[in-house]
Amino acid sequence: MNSDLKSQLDLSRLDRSFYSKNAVKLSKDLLGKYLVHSMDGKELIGKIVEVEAYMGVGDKAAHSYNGRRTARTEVMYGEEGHAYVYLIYGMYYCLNVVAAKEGIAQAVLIRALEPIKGSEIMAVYRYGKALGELKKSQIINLTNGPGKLCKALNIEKEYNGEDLTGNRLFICENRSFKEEYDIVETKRIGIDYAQEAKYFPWRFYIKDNPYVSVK
DNA sequence: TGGATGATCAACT
DNA sequence: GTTGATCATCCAC
Repeated sequence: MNSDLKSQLDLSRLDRSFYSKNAVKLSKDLLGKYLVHSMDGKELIGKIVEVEAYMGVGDKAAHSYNGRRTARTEVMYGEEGHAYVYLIYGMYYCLNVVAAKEGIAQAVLIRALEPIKGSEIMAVYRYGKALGELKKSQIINLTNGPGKLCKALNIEKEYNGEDLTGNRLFICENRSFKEEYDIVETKRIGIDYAQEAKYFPWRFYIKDNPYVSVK
């Protein structure tokens, strides 16, 4: 983050219609947008730099593959533009954005953020230390992975189902300038069990951004 | 710089 | 009882 960027922030919340598309399209559209967690008047903001699409019934990597519908996956079947937050490996939370119309269980996993505002607070949630106490490697590691960014932004189970067009956790675009970047399309991460689906090019990231989790 | 491993729990078999 | 949309740590090279 630098002060020039901060002074240029002019955030405009995305409305429901933005999310009414399939997860691959939504993935690409989410790159470069700003995820905001507003808590106690303080804002934690990260730019979305890496995402993955999970395409539902036909996608062997998706929790909703073959129409699987459980308490955990239920929000993916609901209204688009809500958060799907789940516990992974008993240790970390992952944040997804529910895509497509109600009844179609697709989602976009947010895999990495570039910290834009509130890094001092993120450092405390993530490492229990002040930002100035962190090593250089720890600063890059604040938000460069799906579990890491949830810890840094204090996103936990209570945010499952949260309406991302609301006031607590939401996604914005920056109206002040149009950013230029290339999008890299490649394989998703951590889905070796998913047979042919493991090769689908449904991970997208902003080329050359240092906060991308895996190049 | 990269491979192996353990943490820890909900979903599923 | 096994596995997983992860991560930090340890150890070899």
